[in-house]
Amino acid sequence: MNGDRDRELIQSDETLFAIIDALKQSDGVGVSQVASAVGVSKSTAHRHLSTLLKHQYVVRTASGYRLGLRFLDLGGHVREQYPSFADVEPKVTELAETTGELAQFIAPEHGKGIFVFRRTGEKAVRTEARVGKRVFLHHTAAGKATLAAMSDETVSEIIDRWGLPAKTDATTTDRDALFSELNLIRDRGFAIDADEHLTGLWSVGCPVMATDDRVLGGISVAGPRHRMKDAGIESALPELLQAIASEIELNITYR
Amino acid sequence: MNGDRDRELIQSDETLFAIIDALKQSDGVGVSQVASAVGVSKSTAHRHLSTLLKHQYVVRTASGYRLGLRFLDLGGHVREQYPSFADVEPKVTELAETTGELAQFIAPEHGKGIFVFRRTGEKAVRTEARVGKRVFLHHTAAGKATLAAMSDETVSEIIDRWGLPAKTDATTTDRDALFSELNLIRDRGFAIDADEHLTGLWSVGCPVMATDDRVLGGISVAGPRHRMKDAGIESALPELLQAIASEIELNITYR
DNA sequence: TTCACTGTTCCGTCTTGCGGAACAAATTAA
DNA sequence: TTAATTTGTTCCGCAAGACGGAACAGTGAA
Repeated sequence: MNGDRDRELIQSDETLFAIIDALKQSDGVGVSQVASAVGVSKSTAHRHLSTLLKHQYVVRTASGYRLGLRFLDLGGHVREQYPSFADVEPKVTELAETTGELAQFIAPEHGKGIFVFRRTGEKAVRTEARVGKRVFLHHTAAGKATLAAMSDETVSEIIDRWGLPAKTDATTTDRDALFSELNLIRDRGFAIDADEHLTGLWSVGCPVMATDDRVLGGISVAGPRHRMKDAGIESALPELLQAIASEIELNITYR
Repeated sequence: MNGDRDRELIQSDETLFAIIDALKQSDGVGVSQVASAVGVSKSTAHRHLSTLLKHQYVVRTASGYRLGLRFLDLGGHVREQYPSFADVEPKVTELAETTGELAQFIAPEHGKGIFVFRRTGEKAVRTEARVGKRVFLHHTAAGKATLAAMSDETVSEIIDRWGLPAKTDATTTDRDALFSELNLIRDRGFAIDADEHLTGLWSVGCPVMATDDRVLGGISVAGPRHRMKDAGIESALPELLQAIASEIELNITYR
């Protein structure tokens, strides 16, 4: 098919990933459905699934194959293997309890943002995001704060790779507009997202730096517009966030 | 090597899993180290790693390859795909806050127990376990409660598969002793783990049933021996646990 | 019962994953 | 600085083995 520069990849792995993706799309599917979804023969799908089953990456239920809890193990391991994250988690909890709203920590990877920690306070809104979810960095306050902590060159590479798609009407989709917003964020030290991710949801975010002066990710608080305004989205909340970010950075440095 | 009954498996997948495992063992390794750890040539390791990288399952850092946060995504997805788990999480939190101790929920899979939810209360001990960790079911109170909710036949299969290794001096390692203990648990409705998982750590667990009368997993509270005794490990705590388990089951039924 | 659908096993073909070697790039030694 | 050693990457030829298709075996519905 595309016969020249895939010599450096392994096609069996790619079909394996396609199968994992198919299982992720719809839980409880049979061999035949997987085969047709991925575009391989039944026997191929069957062999891949048997291998996955042997290594306990999937389980068989009455309704078919599903991804197994082994992925929870790998996910937990990955989160634990970044030593700095251990200092972030309690602070996210503290932030959620202090504000009563939704507190989150997003880490950048492959140019996107991944929700690493999420804690809901008393009155926090229930959004659909869950730990591990990948979002565009320019869609959230924590993500924009993270971008602002990177060099323009790095940000450019990210934009080239993923573009600047809109999520709501308020999302920044213009390259120059984003860069000037990032400069503003660099000046004042925090980012604001007003309806840019979900309409009605506002959030404040600020970056958390690692010891090597590279950005670890962004921490944020999110809530409905009126409550965020009342809580001081331009002054009190940013100060609280920056204080917490500093504490995290200190803990990382002197751990 | 073992040349007859591996026709139903895919060896590329197996080396892929071996590579993932090698990456899990030690963070930040290079192509050569991976190759020698897994026992394949450099070129093979390189191609697998390139494929993993393309699909964002790994990241490259200065120190080498590491597993990426994509596994956090899959882990979160898996936990979310079991609809009943959504009813379990808040109750684990409630349990941790009420008791101030460590509350956990373990689900069985492939004959082992996986920590699905973990919440630490105010005075909770800090153990090494993390979400996703796999443990022998007979090592914990929640696990034994889960076993007790299964048929003897199923339990037998699990013992045949994994054995009954000891974790501490107090671990039940005898098959008959375990079965009679399971009968006791079935009678009184809860399981106790006294030093069987970690010396000094006691816990109470009870099963949580799904609507189809199969066991969903076990919920437990753990703490240091003296505090657990004071809190009524034989009466007050089991009652609390059973109440919470019933609430979960009701929520699942009428969701 | 038959039918239509599953999941599983077998087999022959030829794709393609494999190791080894050559190369390039980076790090260390001298 | 150069030399030496180790790293990551690319190329190539071969045969291991992944592939699709067909035959088989369960399972449930009509």
